[in-house]
Amino acid sequence: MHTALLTKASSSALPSLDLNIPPLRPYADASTPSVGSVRSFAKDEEIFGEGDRAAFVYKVLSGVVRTSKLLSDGRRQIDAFHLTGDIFGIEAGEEHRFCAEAVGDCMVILYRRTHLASSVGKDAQLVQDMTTGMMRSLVRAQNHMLLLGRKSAVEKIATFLLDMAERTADDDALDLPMSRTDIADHLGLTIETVSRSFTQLERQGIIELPSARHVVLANRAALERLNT
Amino acid sequence: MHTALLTKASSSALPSLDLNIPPLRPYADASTPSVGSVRSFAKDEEIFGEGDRAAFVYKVLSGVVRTSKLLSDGRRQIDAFHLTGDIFGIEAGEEHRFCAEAVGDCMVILYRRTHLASSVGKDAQLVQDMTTGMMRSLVRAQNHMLLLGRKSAVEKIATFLLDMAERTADDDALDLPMSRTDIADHLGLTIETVSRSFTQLERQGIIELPSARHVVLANRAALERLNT
DNA sequence: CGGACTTTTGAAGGACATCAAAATCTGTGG
DNA sequence: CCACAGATTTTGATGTCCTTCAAAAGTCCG
Repeated sequence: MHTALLTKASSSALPSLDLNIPPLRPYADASTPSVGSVRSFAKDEEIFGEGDRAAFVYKVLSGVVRTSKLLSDGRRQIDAFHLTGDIFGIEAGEEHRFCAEAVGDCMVILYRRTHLASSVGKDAQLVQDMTTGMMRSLVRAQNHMLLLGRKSAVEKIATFLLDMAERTADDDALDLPMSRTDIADHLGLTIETVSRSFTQLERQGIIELPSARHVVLANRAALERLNT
Repeated sequence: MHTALLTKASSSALPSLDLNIPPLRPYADASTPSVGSVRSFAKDEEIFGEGDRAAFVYKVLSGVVRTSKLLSDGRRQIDAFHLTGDIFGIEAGEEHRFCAEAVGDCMVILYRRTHLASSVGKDAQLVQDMTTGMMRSLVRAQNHMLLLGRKSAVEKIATFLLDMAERTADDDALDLPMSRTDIADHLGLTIETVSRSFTQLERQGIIELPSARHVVLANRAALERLNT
């Protein structure tokens, strides 16, 4: 029975080697296997801290989560914002190397790591999700290194807006769930520079800012040009 | 036999879920399974280009490889240097999103990707290596984002030196295989700033520079302090 | 309406980039 | 072994993008 399950897993594609990311992000829904437990977090509440024992892997059901690292003097780098359906908190070692916090009120599902490791094959979809999540994190991190290392402030904002739009928006209107401080710590800037870059893009007619957190991509082509 | 191999694999830890990085990096040696073919590359020779079909996964047998991304105007970000034993070129999609070049003369082993995907279980060690390689890349990328986004030039150099020392050196002497240009493009700086930062660390007695590419970590504690 | 928080704007400063040139290293051929 | 040409690295002078410090404007929610 043990071997049978494993054989079944390998007959389609062994999780660890199916490196192809499915074209559509799997939606978080009620049909998610019951191996996980659901928790909700209030705005700015900590989901796990840097150095915490990594007992779970997490998936966002609703809301937005940020994962970040801190230097001893308080400088912060947000490595990613996780939207609905995104998996976060996958770790190689025993402890979390990031902290995770709720950007706004949110719900997440927790999968116990030991459970994952010991009952392989019981939920091939979940295992696939983990691999996909890891691969997706890697791709995002690699693109983000180019942004952090080599792009100007305005280019960073342009890339960020296009990415958020792609992940959340159907049209060219976009609601930013996070503060300027969060954006700054994600892009390696200060809040003032973030604000000034938004203003500059607005003055150039590339975006509209009906309110601070509502962005309209008025000239997507110009944004794409800043993204190259 | 097929199932037997899989069972064997799972008895210790199934590749896709054993996220723990083995404490010691596996050494590249002659006993590496024969499924790969070996190629050598001259200094600065391209191993694969951005956009190339990702037909292989690679492992460094000797020398150093850099993987990098380019912006349209030539700005470059080196995401990682790969030393002996490191795996690189793992992709989620059909094509390489980086280019890979030999930093100096080097040898790499190529594993055909289709071969990996279709003959799973034939080489559990290799499968484990792939997963480990992916996980290791993710960890490195995440640490590097903090460096790129939030560290000063001197802090970047300090972190870089400590990392290289950890990966290559037994004692406090260190031979840098790459140029100042490569270091600059890895750390998001210019060659002039890299050079000035080296000089500053030397003046402070934290490192010694008998020659440009030979570094002695004279005061490791001070370096660690810059690394926090 | 009022107070706290977030965002924007302004002025000044600093860290890193750019431009330029000197110094050093590397390899090759005499 | 030395000379020399090219490449790499270092150093200097200046410029600029982003940060820092400060304050005004806008937003949220009781």
